[in-house]
Amino acid sequence: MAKIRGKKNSTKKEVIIEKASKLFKEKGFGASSMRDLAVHVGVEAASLYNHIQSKSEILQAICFKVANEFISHLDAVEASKEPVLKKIEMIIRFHIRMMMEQYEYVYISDHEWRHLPEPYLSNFLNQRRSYRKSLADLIEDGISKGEIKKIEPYVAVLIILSAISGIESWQRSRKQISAEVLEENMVKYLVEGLK
Amino acid sequence: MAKIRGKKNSTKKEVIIEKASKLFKEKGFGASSMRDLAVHVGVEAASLYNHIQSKSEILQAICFKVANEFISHLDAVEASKEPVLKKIEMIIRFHIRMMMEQYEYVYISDHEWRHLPEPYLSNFLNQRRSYRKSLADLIEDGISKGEIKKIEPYVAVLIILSAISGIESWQRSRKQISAEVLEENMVKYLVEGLK
DNA sequence: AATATAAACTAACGGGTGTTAGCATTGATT
DNA sequence: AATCAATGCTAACACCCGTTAGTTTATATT
Repeated sequence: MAKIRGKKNSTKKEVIIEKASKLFKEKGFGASSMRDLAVHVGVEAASLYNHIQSKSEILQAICFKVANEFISHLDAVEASKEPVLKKIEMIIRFHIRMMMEQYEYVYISDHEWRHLPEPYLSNFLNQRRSYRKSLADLIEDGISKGEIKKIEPYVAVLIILSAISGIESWQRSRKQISAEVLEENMVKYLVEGLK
Repeated sequence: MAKIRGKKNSTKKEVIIEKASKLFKEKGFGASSMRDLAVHVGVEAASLYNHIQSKSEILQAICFKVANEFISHLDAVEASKEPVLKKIEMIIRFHIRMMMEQYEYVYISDHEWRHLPEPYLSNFLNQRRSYRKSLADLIEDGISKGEIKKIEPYVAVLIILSAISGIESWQRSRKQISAEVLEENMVKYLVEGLK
C-alpha cells in the first residue's frame, strides 16, 4: 500500500500541492487530471481526497499563497523610507526572485487563475487590480517628485509586471545566461526605462 | 436546419476558426469543447467535422497564422535600410498592433501553444526561438553600432516581447486609456530603455 | 492484544469529451 | 424534374473526468 511522503515537516496536503504545482505548470490546470496527479504523488486518485477538498482547492491554495506574498512585500516596501525609484527597484527584484524561487506557483497564478471558481476568482482579480493600482500610485508619486519621467503609470506597471512574467521563457530555456545576469539586466532596462 | 454563415467571402472553415478564436481566448483551449464551439457557430458539434479535420487543427491554424505574420514582418524590417533603433521601434509597433487587431489569435498563440500536437509543437517552438534569435541579433547589431546601450540582447528581447504580451491585461480592462496612448507610452518606455 | 484513528484502496457515479458513421435536408447542376 | 454535391442532423462510440461511498490496511494509542 502506497504512502504519501514529502519533505521533512510537510503535511500530506502540502506535498500534494507541491506536486500539483509542477504538474499544472507543465501541462496546464485543465489538462492535468487528478489521476495524473495521483501518479506523481504515489497513491490512487481517490486517496487525494483524504487530504484535500477538491482539485479546485489546490488551485486556490497556489494562487492565494502567491498573491499574499506579493501583497505582504508591497506593504513592507510602501512602509519603507526609500526614494520612489529605489522602491520600484525593490519591487522589481522581488518579482524576479519569486519567478526564480517559486516559479511554478507564480506561473500557475499568472496563467491559470481563470479556472478559479467564484467567489475566489473575483476576490483574486480584485487583489491583483488593487496591487497594480498601488504600483501605479507609486509611479505617479515618483513622477510628481521628478524621479520618474512622464509616463502613463498604468502602462509602466503593465510593462514591468508583464516583462517579469516573461522569465517563464528563461525558465523553459537552457539558461545560457545566469539568474544573476538576467536579474541585473532586467533591473537595468526596467528602472532606466523610467528615468 | 442550421447553416454556417459568416462575413462575406469567408469559407465555413474560416468562420469556425474565427468563432473558435474568441471561445478559446475566453475559456482556454482545454476548457472549450467542440459542443461549446458548435453553439457559437450555430450547428451541431458533429457538423463541424464537415469543414475541419479536428479540434487540434483549429489551434494549428491560429498559431501558425500568427507566427507567419510576425515572421513576414520581421523579414521586411530586416530588409529595410533604417537605423537599428528605428527597426526595433517598427517591430515593437507591429507587435502592439497585432495585439490590438488580432488579439484573440495572438493571445491563443501565446498561451495555448502547448496543446499543439507533434510535430507542430516542435515546429512552432523552433519558429519562435528563431524569431527571438533574430531580434537578439538585431539588438547585438545596435549595441555594436552604439545605438543601443550595453545590455544582454536575450534579456532585452525577453522584456520587449513579454511586455507587449501584457497588453492582454489592457484588453480585458475597461480601457480607460486609449490604444494610441498605450502604444506611445509602451514605445517610449521600451525604446528609451534601450538607449 | 485490543481498539481507535488515519489513510489507502476499489468500485462506481454522473457527467463530459472528440470524433465517426450513416441518414436527411438543402442547394446546385444538368 | 432528376441527379449530384454539400452540409446539417442524429446516434453512438470509446474514453476520460472529478469525486463519493464503503471497505481494507496501516499506524497509533491504550
